Amino acid sequence: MRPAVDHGPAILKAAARLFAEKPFHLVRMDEVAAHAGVAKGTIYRFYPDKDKLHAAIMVEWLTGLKGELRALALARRPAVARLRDMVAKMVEHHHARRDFFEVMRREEASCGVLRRPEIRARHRAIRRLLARVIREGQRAGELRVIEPQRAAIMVLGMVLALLRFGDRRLSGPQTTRMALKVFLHGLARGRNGRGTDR
Amino acid sequence: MRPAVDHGPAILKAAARLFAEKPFHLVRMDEVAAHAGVAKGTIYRFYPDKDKLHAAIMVEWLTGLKGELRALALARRPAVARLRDMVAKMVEHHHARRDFFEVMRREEASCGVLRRPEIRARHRAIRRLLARVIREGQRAGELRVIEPQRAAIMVLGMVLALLRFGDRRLSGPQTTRMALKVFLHGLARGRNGRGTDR
Amino acid sequence: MRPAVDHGPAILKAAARLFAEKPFHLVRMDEVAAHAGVAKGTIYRFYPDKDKLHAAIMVEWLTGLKGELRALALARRPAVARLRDMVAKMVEHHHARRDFFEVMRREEASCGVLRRPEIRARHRAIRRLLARVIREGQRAGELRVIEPQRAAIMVLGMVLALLRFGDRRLSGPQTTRMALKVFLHGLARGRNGRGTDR
Amino acid sequence: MRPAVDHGPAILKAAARLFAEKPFHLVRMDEVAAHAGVAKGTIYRFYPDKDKLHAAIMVEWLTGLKGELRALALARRPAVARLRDMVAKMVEHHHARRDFFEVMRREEASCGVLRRPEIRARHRAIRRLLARVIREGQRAGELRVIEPQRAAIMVLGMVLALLRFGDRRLSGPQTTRMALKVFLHGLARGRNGRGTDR
DNA sequence: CATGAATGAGGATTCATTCAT
DNA sequence: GATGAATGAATCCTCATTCAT
Repeated sequence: MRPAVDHGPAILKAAARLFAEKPFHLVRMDEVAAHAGVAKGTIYRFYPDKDKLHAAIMVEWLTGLKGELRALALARRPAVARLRDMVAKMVEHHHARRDFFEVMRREEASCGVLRRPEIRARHRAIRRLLARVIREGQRAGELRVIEPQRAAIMVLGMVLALLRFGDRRLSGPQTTRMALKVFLHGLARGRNGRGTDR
Repeated sequence: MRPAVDHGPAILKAAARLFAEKPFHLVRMDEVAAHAGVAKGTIYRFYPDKDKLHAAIMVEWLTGLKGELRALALARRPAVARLRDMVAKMVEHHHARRDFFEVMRREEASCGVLRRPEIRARHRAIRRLLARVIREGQRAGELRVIEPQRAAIMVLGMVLALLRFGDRRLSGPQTTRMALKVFLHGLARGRNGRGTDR
Repeated sequence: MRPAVDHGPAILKAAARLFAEKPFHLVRMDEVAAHAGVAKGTIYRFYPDKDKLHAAIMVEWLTGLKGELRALALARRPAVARLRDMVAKMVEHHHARRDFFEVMRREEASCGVLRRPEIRARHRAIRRLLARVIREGQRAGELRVIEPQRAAIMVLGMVLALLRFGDRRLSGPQTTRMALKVFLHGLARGRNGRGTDR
Repeated sequence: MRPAVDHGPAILKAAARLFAEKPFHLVRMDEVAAHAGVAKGTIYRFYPDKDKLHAAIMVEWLTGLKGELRALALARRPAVARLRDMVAKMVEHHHARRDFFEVMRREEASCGVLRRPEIRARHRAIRRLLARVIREGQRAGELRVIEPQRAAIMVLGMVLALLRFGDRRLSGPQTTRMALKVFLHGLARGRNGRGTDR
């Protein structure tokens, strides 16, 4: 028998690349195979069909991210600091595995995919981790009180939008800083809702 | 001869409904025709192909929204008030034409579609309108200085995320208020989040 | 829209021809389409898949045959005469629609197909018609008493085998006569095989 | 070195089992290997391809049966007795190696397979053995004169049909007796179909 | 103009067969 | 000899698009 190299990751990577650059229906299994350097049939030994392959990309990404975010969310640090770490981690993940991120971001918007329970659950888990940190920040008096789930949704929305449309010249840390600045302090001048700004 | 009913809108509406509820490749032209109450061939008299039909949904929505936002953006009011109006208008559009909005939101995330110049241009136009109001707010001292394009992206991201994941019990005005609150004032407590903080 | 010619029969005929000449897995849908003079897609408007197309051939044949046999089985004639008519009809059907017959005969042998209830039922119906006539012949004293279902199976087996392997020089009526001769009188010489019989 | 177990028979048996229960194109080589307890590659050391494996089942069966029938056909007994023995042997073979028999019976009906000369020849050999005994019976005055090849075909058809459709409660000897009774004496009542015959 | 039957290119998936270990 | 991972040709079926009526 053959050496038993695990082609799974190579296939996933090739698929992520292609799914990131075009819509699902324009990605051909032939292409994925060619990019992964395996025969078409081999893909099916690892992923039962095109749909599962697509989902696997997101599961892979979300699983990794969730693990890292969990560690950060549970750290013994002030909530705001943890929030910063989490956002930084998301941005970093974006840079490290841009294709996986891209697929996720695209499909996060797509209802079809969120119907998959394995994705939905992981997605929700991430929102919950954020919400939890926000809630703790509120209890500690670090953050103003806004329904935490919704606050989590907003910060996620901001970060993802920035990563998508923010121009390329913006470094990762800059992106993180900018998102947090707005999220934490808002744009308003003046009494900033209260207090003199200085 | 027949009065020649214009089937265009009915087709567009049916298509929006279907594209909103499933991914592009799962929407069948047969289905669209059936939902629109016309024969399949008729669709092609109005939209040259499936892709164009899909794009037309977004063009339609963006065109309408852009027009309304432009009016609000140019109004003689303080920038913050105009911002509020624009966000409110987006939320309202979401409620009024949920399917069109949904298709747009989904595809806004999708690179494939933004390659279409007609969409890309309208999309950018909306970001620019927001950026312009933000810039004016900054000049007027109403808003803190952050690169306005990026600020626009962030507020859009927040609003869209809220509309997508925010729970159903949140009314339109509440959504608007919440998004603006965070966007303008942020979540940080204390002297505007920086200051001495102690 | 197109003239609405019913392509169903042409497709069925072409398919029968091909399924008669080679095993299921060697018949290509392309081939069927070409022989039927339609595009591949058209086949699927009439028969949902290859399997159903295959089954339809047998259903068609059995339905026709069953109808004709029923009429003969219920006629007001002596049982033996009706038996003769029925066998003659089967032989005639074989000659008239040799391909359909061939497919049926082949698949009659195949367990896979008899699992289909629509085929199984028609098949059984034919056996029952024969069995019924045999039973009536037994009651009328025309035929000796043997479990009628089994007798029906045997006469069918004989006829089908003859049609399959009997040489081509044997005409239809000759085939009928020969099968009935053996079925009715057997091959044994002498006192009817045993006893004085009277 | 290894004693080199001969996997051939195990493979053949497993294949017979599967080919007996479903059509050729639904039997997977994987399955055969699994049932035979060998790796897929091993099958190919014994049988060059799927088709040959399939044929080998029938060759195996026919070869064994032919040998036994030949002995019975050449025995120094009255033709009718030999006929009885031969039918009994076929029925017995059916019970002993049901799967092999089943494959044969199925494919006996299938033209595709009879094109194989090795099968065709053995098949014909069996018909000839039967025909030969029948001819001898006719010469000895034990049997009425009917073209012996055709008579052989008919008795085979009857027996196979009975084995296929006859109900399970019928024992082997009962099946033999019933087939021979009909074949030898027919179903007709009265003067054995002729009485004085003149 | 509208229709919807027909088309056939296109693509996902299967599975017999090979061959490096 | 045995293994079973890898291969990729082969084939079913779909569905956007066309066009005769």
